[in-house]
Amino acid sequence: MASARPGRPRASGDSVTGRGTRADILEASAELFCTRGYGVTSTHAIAEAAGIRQASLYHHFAGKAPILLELLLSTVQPSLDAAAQLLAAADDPAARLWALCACDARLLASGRHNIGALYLAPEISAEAFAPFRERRSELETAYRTLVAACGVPAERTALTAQLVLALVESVILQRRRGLPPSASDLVGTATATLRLVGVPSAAIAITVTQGQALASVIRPR
Amino acid sequence: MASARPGRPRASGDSVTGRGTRADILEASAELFCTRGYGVTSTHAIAEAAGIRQASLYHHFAGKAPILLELLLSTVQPSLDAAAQLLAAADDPAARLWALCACDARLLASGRHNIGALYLAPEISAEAFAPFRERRSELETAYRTLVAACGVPAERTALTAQLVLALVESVILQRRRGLPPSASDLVGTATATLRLVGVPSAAIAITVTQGQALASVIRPR
DNA sequence: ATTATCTATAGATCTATAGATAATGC
DNA sequence: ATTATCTATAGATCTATAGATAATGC
Repeated sequence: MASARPGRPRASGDSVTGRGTRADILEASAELFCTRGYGVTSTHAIAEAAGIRQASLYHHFAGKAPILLELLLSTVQPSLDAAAQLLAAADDPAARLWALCACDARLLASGRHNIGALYLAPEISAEAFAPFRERRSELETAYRTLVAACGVPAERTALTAQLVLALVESVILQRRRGLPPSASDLVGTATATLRLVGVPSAAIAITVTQGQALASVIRPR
Repeated sequence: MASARPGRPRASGDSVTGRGTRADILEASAELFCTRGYGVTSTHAIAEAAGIRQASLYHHFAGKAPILLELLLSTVQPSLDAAAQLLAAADDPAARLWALCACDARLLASGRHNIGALYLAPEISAEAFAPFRERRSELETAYRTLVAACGVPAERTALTAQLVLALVESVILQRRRGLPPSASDLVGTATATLRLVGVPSAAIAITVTQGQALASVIRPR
């Protein structure tokens, strides 16, 4: 019995998402930022895709930057949640690393838009996005911690963690090329990271099995 | 005794690069596109950084898009040249793959600007950049060919090649984060790709040595 | 004469604000 | 009364063209 909400009705149609105007704006922005790019997307284009007039957008957001910031933060948060749980677990570090990679790869591969692509925009080095860069940096620390726990020597930890992250984020690039990774590609990607941290070939199958068990526990958050 | 060239002199100063206005424009655009982003960079900003007036830019380029296209093509070309040489060589495929990865990683890590970052802009999916996407696709084919030659099973070739490329291109992301990879990081990155294609641990050191020899032959083009 | 720049500007955006309007809620 | 939208618009860009200008080259 959700009664209609106050306010002048839209000139054209109802909420596109059915979850209100704010959600419409975020959804439309995600699509446009990912496909055309943040810089070239105007507030007018966002409003049109969201089904409202350009000026109405300012009732919900102060401009483009706060929209992108919200999208970025909501994208990195599930990864941080998964990382926190896996850092606290007592299982084999390699299995935990696998689970983190698999969760992140799945997050990047799912969702209606290729939101991970927003990480790659040069615009996020602007001051306005500092809160996102902090969270992102926490995530990198989590990867480094797990990589170190896998027994990678200290002098190679930083580089190896970067390479592991690069494999996970290759999902973003594949999606952008119109080749969304299959479920088995995602497993293959997470498994490839085990080779980087030096898990012996003979141990990989067992580690993946343990990692899958962990990942399925993490999923519901 | 290079005599001055015809044309009205600039209002402010001489060529920034000393290699002429066209080079000034490409240089300024590379810097701005990489740091601020293609979409948000105006022709006025480019001209200012190049030391000319906004309108003068159109004497050399028809707009922003042709500038980006030229930057993209000139970036991918050296990689294609290296790939062609290595595909034709008779050496161990793993050593050739190492050499290709090392050359590309070095290309991405060197140069005054992080030009590889331009690959990541969503704007390059526009029609204007189709010529670049073709070259880029040729490069991916070269990686797939070498990965297959390393003995990776056919059903895993495509994914593995993507992962290898992702490792190489992690150089771009590290540079953007203000952490330019050291020479030993570049070697470590190329070496990590050998683990993905299944080179046994015991054979890696030898393969790297062969790869280094190959890479040093390729370098002069 | 040719060339490369300049100044000036028209027309097209694009952003962000002011104020009107059409709903609900009390 | 409160809310969410609308219309209208000022002011700031931004692009791309027209035409003037100041060099070199013959």
